[in-house]
Amino acid sequence: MSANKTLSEVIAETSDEPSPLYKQVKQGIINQILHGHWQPHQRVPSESELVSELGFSRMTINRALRELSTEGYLLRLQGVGTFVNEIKAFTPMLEVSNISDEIKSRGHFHTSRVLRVQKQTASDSQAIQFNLRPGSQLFHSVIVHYENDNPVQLEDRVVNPEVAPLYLQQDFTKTTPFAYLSQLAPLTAGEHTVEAVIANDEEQRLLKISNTEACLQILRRTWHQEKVVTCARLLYPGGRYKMFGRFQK
Amino acid sequence: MSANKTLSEVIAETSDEPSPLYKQVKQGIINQILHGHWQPHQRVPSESELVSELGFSRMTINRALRELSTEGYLLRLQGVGTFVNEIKAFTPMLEVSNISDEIKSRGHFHTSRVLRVQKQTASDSQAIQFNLRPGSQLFHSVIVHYENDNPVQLEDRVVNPEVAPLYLQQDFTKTTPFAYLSQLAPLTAGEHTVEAVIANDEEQRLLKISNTEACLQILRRTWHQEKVVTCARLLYPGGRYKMFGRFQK
DNA sequence: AAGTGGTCTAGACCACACC
DNA sequence: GTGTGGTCTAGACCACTTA
Repeated sequence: MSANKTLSEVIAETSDEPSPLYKQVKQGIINQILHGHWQPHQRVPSESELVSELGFSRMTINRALRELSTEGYLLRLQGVGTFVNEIKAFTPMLEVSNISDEIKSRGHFHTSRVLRVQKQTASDSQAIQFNLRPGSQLFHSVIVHYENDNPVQLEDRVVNPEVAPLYLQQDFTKTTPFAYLSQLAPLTAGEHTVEAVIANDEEQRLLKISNTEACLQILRRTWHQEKVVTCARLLYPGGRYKMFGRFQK
Repeated sequence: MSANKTLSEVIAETSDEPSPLYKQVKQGIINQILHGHWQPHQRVPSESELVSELGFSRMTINRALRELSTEGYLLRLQGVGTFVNEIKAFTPMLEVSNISDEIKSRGHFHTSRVLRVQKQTASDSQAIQFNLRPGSQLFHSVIVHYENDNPVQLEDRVVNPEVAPLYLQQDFTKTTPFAYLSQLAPLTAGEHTVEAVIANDEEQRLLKISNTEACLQILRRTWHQEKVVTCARLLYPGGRYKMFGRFQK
């Protein structure tokens, strides 16, 4: 392929089609990393070195390095230097939106059956999850969502009353917990696990599936600022539900 | 809560703890959006307006708006203006990385058994998926991955020979197809579906699971630039595998 | 003290959209 | 033409790390 080349050579080559200088610098650095000429943990030239080497202004160099840093290619430490990061894992996104909107976007109609909306005392593990004192009160809802009268999601959700004190008084046949909580306390962080499980008898009955059908289970915990808003367990019948996601670098 | 306030008032209030000017501008704008004072599709003051209103330089304003744009809060159109974006759907990320690295990072050891590596003729649907002519040749590999001798992934992969002409000659007990293809043609885009399924008899045997165990199935198609690199079907035994993802806005 | 990245400015030229 | 965002510069001051 190609022998080792300096960054300025790489940039000089790739600038057939004119593009902003900071983009040329970014692409040149990405090439050096992808071709293995610059290895992870290795130090990259400092801003002032790149200024003299490439002849661009420091702001231009700075923008290139800063953006590559937020994109995960580089790691910058004030007073220390700039380093090549570990190779990024491929991180496709799974868009998770309001189930009601999702169903409507397919041209179907969404209904829901509220099985439970009540107060309950936090178990020890729940208290830890919510970062609350043991014995605190929590809200708990269980709802089945239907797409054209077919059950597609069993939503078992525990909610932090500090964030949504009026949760129990909502009519969840008209708005979903997701929509209500999103509007009240927009999500700022979250974590979730996705796994395949076999539903128990009651769940099979509620989702109208057999005991040979796999289910997709999502456990999700979401934050607003520093507070845990809600923990949800979402169960989808395998035969009727797929998650789809796209990713673009 | 609070009556409508101008952006400069919001910024003046929140600047108890000093932070960079561009960050103050960003946070002020985010507040205006979250409090609903600035609605989606609504036009945001232009850079020059913000320069006079806030008294910061244009580069500072520009950086704030530019970053909010890449973060999805704003939409910027050259020659037109800057607008508040739709509220972002919650898009947590599912990190998908090299299975071998993943296993090693848990302190376990990874081995693999290569069941098949061969050329085959594309079916009609495969030709469409790869955007190749019907009847084109494709490469096909089937590999079982083990974590401490327990099967954790069945990888059934079809590869575009144009991208990886030497695919059949690789030793996939030493490097994984993911690692080989990543290095050869770094991913630039991808799509995938996640669903829960029951494996067939042969798959159950290979993964050493019973017919009552659910499996997580990921179908993934990845691109390098304009070319489809590979389509993979990844099957995980439900009891031994969970996908975990974090999200931070 | 020297080198690093982090930020900020005042001014400039450009491409683009709209009138 | 006017206003918009997109980019670029030369210089500046600062906070931080390392020696």
